[in-house]
Amino acid sequence: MSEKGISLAVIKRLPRYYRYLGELLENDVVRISSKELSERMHVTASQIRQDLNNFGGFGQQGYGYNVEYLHTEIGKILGLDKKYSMIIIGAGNLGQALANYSDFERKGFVLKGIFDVNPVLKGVSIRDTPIMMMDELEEFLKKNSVQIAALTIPKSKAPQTAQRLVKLGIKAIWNFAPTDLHLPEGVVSENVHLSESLMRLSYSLKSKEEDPE
Amino acid sequence: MSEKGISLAVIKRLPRYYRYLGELLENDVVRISSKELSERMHVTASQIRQDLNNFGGFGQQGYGYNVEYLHTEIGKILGLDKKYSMIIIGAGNLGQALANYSDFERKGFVLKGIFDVNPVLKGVSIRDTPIMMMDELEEFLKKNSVQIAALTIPKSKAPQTAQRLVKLGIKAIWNFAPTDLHLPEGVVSENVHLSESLMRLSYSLKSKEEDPE
DNA sequence: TAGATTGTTAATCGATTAACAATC
DNA sequence: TAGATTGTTAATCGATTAACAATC
Repeated sequence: MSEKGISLAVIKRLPRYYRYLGELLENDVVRISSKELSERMHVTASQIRQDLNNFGGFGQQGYGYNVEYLHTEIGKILGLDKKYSMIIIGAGNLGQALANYSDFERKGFVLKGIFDVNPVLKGVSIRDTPIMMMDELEEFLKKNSVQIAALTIPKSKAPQTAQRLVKLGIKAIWNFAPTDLHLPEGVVSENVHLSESLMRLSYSLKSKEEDPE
Repeated sequence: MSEKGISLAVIKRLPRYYRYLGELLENDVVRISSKELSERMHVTASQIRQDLNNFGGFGQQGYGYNVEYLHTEIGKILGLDKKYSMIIIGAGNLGQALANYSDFERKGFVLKGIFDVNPVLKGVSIRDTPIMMMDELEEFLKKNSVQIAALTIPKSKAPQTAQRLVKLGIKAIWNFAPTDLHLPEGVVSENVHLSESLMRLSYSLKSKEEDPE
C-alpha cells in the first residue's frame, strides 16, 4: 500500500474522517453513505468520495460504506495499526498533559519515557512512566527503540534538542515549541503552535466584531 | 480597516509571518525584502507580497518592508492591538499549561479566571489567577466582561459547556476537546485537536518508512 | 429488476506563481 | 539617475465540485 503524491489537503482531513467514523461505530451505525456523512461533517459528498478514492475503493455501489471497515482502513492509512514508541521531552504542564492522555496509547502510541532538566522531578512517575533527567537520554535511547519525540520545552532549547534527538535516531518530532525546526531528510515533524492558533481565533473574533454580518 | 473575503489560507499564514517578523525585530533587523523573508520562511516571495496586499501596501518599492512597521500592522490585523479577556474551563494539566503561558498576556489575551469541577482545586491560584468552581461561572461572567473561553475539558462535557458559555455572552471558544462544536452565528471557534495532529505525524512517519526516497 | 450510491471523469473554482510596469 | 523591489495583473497549477456511467 504505497500511496504516493497524496495532497496535504487530503491528509489533513483523514483524522477527522477517522474521528467521525469512530463515533458512528460507537453508536452501532453499520453503514453510511457519502451523502449522509457529508451532512454530518459539513463537507461535500463529492469530496469524501474523492478523498477516499486516493487510497482505494472502500465503498460499494448502491450501499455506501461499511463503517467498521472504513474506520479500520483509514486507521491503517494513518499508521494506527502499527505500534510506535514515544518519549516526551519536557515535563512541564504541557508534557504532563500529553503523558496523561491515555487515548494516545489506544491509537498505538506507547509512551516509553519522559525527560526533563528539573531535578525535583527525578523519579516521579506519570501513569507508570518515569520522568528521567535529560543527561540520561543517550543511554535510554540506546537501550530502547523510540521513533517519536514530543518536544514540550522552551523555544530557546528546541533546535539543539531536536538535533540531539535526531542524532539518537528519533524519526518524528511532535513539536510544541513556537519555532520551526530544521530537520534532515528522513525525519518528519508536526507543529502544534498554540499561540498561532490563538491568533487565528483573535482574528476571527475581531472580524466578527467589526462586521457581524 | 474592514477586510472582507480574505481566504482562510491567507489568514492561516499571518501568525507565522508575525512570528518571523518578531524574531527579526529581536535581532534588530530594520528592513527586509519579500525575497529575503521568503528564503527564511521557505515560501515564495510572490506569496508573501500577494498575502500582504490583501490588507494594504505595507512596503516600499526599491526598499522592501520596514520590519517593525510590518510587525505592528500584522498584529493589528490579527487583533493583537486590542485587549481580550479570557477564561479557561478545565484546570487539568492542559488548562494549567495554558494558564502558565505568560506569552499570551503579552499578546493581549488577559486571563481572568480558571474554572473546574474538582473541589480540591478550589481557591488554588495559578500565576495570580484563581481557580473557581463551575457553579460560580454564571455569577462571574455577569460581573466580568469576557470574550474568549478556552475549553480544556473532556469531550463528553464540551458541547453542553460550550452552549452554557455562549448563553453567558462568550464570543470565541478555543476548543481543545476532541469534538466539533456547533455554535450559533456570531460565535467563533478554533480547534486544537492534538490527537489529529499526532495522527498526521504518524502518517508522515509511516510514509517515510515505506518509501524513504 | 429498480433504486441507490459509488468510482471516476470532466468542469469549475480558487490559490499560487510568474512576470513586469510602477516607483521609491 | 540606476538599481532594487514592490504592488498588481496575467498565467498556471491544483483542489473542489458536479455529473454520470458503472454496478451492487
